[in-house]
Amino acid sequence: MAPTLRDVALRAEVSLATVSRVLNGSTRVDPALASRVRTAADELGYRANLLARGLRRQRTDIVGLVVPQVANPFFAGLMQAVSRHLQQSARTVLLADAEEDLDLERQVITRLADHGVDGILCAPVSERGSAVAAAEVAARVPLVFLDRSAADVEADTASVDQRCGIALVLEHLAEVCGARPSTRLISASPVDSVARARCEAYADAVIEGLVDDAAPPLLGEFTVDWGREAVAGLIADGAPPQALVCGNDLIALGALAALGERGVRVPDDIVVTGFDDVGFATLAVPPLTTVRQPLDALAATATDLLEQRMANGGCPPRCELLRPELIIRASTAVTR
Amino acid sequence: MAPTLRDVALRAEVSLATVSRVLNGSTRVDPALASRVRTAADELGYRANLLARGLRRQRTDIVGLVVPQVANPFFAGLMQAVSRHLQQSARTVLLADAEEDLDLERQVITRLADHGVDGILCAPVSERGSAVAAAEVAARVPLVFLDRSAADVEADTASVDQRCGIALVLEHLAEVCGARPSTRLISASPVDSVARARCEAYADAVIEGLVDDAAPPLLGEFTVDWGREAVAGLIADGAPPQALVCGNDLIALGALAALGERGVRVPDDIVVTGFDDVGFATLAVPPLTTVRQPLDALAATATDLLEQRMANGGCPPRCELLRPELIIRASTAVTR
DNA sequence: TATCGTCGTGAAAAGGTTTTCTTCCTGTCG
DNA sequence: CGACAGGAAGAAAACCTTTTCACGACGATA
Repeated sequence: MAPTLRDVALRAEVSLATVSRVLNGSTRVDPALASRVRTAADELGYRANLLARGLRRQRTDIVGLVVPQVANPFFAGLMQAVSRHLQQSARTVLLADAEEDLDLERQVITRLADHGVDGILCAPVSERGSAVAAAEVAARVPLVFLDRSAADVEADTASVDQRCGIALVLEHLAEVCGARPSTRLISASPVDSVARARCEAYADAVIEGLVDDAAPPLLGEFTVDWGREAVAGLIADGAPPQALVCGNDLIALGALAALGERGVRVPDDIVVTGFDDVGFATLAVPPLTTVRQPLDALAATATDLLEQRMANGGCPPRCELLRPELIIRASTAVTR
Repeated sequence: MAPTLRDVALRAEVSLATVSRVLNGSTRVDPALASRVRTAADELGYRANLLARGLRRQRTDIVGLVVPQVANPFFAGLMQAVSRHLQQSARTVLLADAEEDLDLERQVITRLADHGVDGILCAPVSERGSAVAAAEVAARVPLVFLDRSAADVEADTASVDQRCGIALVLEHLAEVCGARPSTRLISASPVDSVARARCEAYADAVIEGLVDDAAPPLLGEFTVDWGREAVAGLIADGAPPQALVCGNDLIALGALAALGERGVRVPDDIVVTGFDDVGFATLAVPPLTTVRQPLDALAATATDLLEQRMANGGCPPRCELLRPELIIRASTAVTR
């Protein structure tokens, strides 16, 4: 049904090879023939079959982007940033959502490889759980970790210095609340590399005595609901700390809502911080102090790493670490 | 490099055809051969080349999903719902983001078609602007409009009854604010079909005298920033209405923030409604009264329509209209 | 003028599958 | 005991491009 190269060749009365050459501009061809080909192609509404092209060229100009959860605005933002960067290098982006599900992630990522993508950018769902799937795929296709990474997989990584981010938060808290403020961490179980890094950084800071937290961290998921739930438990137990350090903005937003419902005033009664600086952080009441991840730089770095990997596969994997930035808003604006 | 069907055939000492048959289970083959093939395939780590398969079969089992903006949580949710439904029919979903950009949308959607997707679900950026691209693609590939639609394009459509949604809102306002309350619409320019439908429904309700709104609607974009800006202007002009009817939740969230910053109390001083019921609507202060779109039903309907279209192409296009639901929260909880 | 190099074009192979068609073998029925 | 039906496996075509290779013509140089 759809016109093929052959149809164009027939109509323009040239060979298939010539049509291909005209349309791809690979070699010089007689201008007269060229224009004949072009009009023929236009008249037929010819469109190259990308499957056939990919098969022949062994290259599709597609890169896949796998995120753990589109519904998380941080990843939605990341997707957008990455898409933008890849568009510039004339590549098609294939977005894929793992929905925080290991099986689905494996399916999705191997499927991408099977479809012959030239490279994959991946923020794995779990540091350990995603490792085998990631390793398998990385053996077939250039793969770069983005934001999160998987354990024991030799691959380039572009991520943000979580330790630095946590340090920025805690130093800020020490500043506004006084030395060694009592704090509590509400975050996600350290299944993914980012959650782990944040937990560890926080734990280390506690050991170093930067803040005071005798209680164990409250670990659930990176969701609004978990933020709500954690705060509900915390308030029910009584004796809340001076500051709530939330593992990401979603948790913080949930926490703020739960505190508000219970009549606990922020920042007067308790101070709250987030992590990521998603768009809604400014809308929270009060607006959320948080750590902004350099989305654009992250995307740029990851795509750069991937481009280089696709160009010359041999070189040893590199890890790029970007510095985040503290964004101070009203949720920590105590007046002492 | 990657092992091919040929390699498997060589190792199992059978023909290519047999390997293909075993791996696809299309015909009965001798169990002994079958197991030889299977072990050979396993040992080599064989993976079918989906490009080649698609080329030969003229079918890829992929459907594309094009949304106008992933960063809009409504569409993020829609993507998730659709993905889930399509996964069940053993299809791969290709997510694509048009970033509210007509050129990009055209590129993305034609690229999907070029890649041989079996069908496309699309929420077009603009009712008129997307029409030509949509029509072109619809001529090549089964296409179903989802949520939004494009003008004068013959295609199945699964959408939500916006008129009904607006009616629910306005009736509710009349109930809580008294008959013919003074209202003002803040929404997006009627570029896309949904924005237009909401505007028209509102305008009609004004004409019918359900609410009282002499001033022209404030039309910008479906964004938080526009909500903020519109309220800023509104307050600066003085004489705000009793109720703000926002075209979607993002606008409403922006409006709530702006009102809060200016010390205008919601719902006491002014009442605010949204549309979509995105996750963050419950987190707003106060929680937002809004119209919930039946995301799951929408996804189910759209995928059904697409499946049928892909099965028997001939039948005339159908339009399915789903009913939304009013979710009443504190932003309209006036006590009179 | 003869030869070499260059440039532009067509023929054909290759890329990896699926599927039709052919062939061969076995088993059954007449 | 022979012929035919039926099932299973292999050979080859087809899907649509790109790209290598070969070929012929032309211009330039010796």
